[in-house]
Amino acid sequence: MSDEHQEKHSTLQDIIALRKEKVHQLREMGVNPYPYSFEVTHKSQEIIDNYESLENQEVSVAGRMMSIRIMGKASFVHIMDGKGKIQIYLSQQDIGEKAYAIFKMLDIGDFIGIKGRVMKTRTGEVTIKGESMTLLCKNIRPIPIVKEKDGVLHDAFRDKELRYRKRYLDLIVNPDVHEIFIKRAAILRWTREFFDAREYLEVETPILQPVYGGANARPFVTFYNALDTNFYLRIADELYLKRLLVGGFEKVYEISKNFRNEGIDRLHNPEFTAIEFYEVYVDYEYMMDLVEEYIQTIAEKSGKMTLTYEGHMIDFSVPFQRKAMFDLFEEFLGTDIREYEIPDLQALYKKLGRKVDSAWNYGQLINELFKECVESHLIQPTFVIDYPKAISPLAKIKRDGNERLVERFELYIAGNEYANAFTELNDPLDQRERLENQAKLRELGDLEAQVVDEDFLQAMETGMPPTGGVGIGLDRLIMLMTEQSSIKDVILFPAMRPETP
RNA sequence: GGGUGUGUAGCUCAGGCGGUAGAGCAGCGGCCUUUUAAGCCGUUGGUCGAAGGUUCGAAUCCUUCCACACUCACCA
Repeated sequence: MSDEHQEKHSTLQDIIALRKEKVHQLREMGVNPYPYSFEVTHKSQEIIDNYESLENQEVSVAGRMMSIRIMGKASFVHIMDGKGKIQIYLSQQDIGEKAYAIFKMLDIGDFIGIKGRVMKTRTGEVTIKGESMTLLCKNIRPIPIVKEKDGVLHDAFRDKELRYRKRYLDLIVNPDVHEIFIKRAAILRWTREFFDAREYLEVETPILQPVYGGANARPFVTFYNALDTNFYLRIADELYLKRLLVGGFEKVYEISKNFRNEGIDRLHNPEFTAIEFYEVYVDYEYMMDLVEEYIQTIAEKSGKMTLTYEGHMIDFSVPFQRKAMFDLFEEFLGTDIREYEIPDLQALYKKLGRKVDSAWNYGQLINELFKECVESHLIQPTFVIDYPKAISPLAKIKRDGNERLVERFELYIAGNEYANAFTELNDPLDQRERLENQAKLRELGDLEAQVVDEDFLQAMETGMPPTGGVGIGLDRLIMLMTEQSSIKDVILFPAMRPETP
């Protein structure tokens, strides 16, 4: 900058205006603020890790400037690349007067490329002694400045709303956030490896569905102009995966984004990622073994065979417990409610001093009771098995002849549900009856009851072999493995109310 | 939807017995060739979430609204 008058403002808008002016000035000086490419030979972390062999070698690095310390004719900056940070030393003597003048026009947040030689400063920090500097991207909108000393962050960027709304800033400034999403990607990769290795076929089924099904939830509705009809964003992919088994595939899985038009909280995001997998000729016992193996594989690869989650020590290394739902009721209620009907359950609610909605059906009463009285006790990985038929319209009746129960399990860890699975119902007559019962519940006001999918029923009539099937909430599994207590912290762009200025 | 809390400069936060705002960092102008929360001197910057109300006077008190966080409910 020349003999310009002193700028007197520093609101955000002023800073942006000033930086736009710098872009203009740089262009006039023959510097392209937005060039096309830059040759990188090393990542920051590689240089730090391999200092001995790289000392005094020429390297070329690129990254975003995260701090600048100008001391007259020499300066230190830290740049951050995808693998970490490294310090750069730049002096007017080494890079020349013009380049140094350009450097002094730059700001924290700019991307630069550096060619130079690896050295250590007198305090021992691995540093690149720059021999040339290239501006790679001029920042216009300033980033939060976070400083750190002895591992303690100062002025950390912690405002959760801003972090979620402006995730790119969160990622720039909070390196541990990077780690979570790298771990997320790894877990998804290990998941695919696990099923691919077992000859499961990865498939993709419709996200826009003319009839939604496969779970109890309210959907998002959208209007399809060309077909002049409503479509639904899927709440689950179950009914489509089963059609594929009818079609002759024997093992399929899909990692599916599902959408449920419900509340947002620590454990729920309206769009979330689940895996469902189905294998023919096996039952829920087999699937329990497979799920256990899967969870243990992910835990092992994550280096978390034991971990602390929500204050609980969780141990994945021992065999998971398997407990029947009504045994658990007996254990935690002290009452055998196997034969209870609606009035008995209502009486029990009263006795327990719990609020009860007189409109609740059997399934709702059982679900509530389980959530209230049992769930929070299930800390170590536990398969809850043998659910009432009334709350499991897609599961097969117990083979022992007990018509009230189905072959179903859910996996609980740290009081939360992680998996839901059945010996899949493949009797087309029974399936039709159960979905029709669900439809009746809908008419009675249960907005989450399932709807009848006629094409699905026709597929069942065509014949689906005996099958075991499982759904697992992957976001929650990722939360567990990264020890995060909010689903928002494992979803890059969690759902937020749109900003209204 | 209920409860609790938060919302003040770009970021992190003070202030809050009512007298229309402060700090650090960032920014801007200087000095500075091994610094690292660099330092030193100087300096700009705010419709105190929004709208009403009480008052001579509101960031501060009251009401409503908005957003977010935590939590309960809902959601297997």
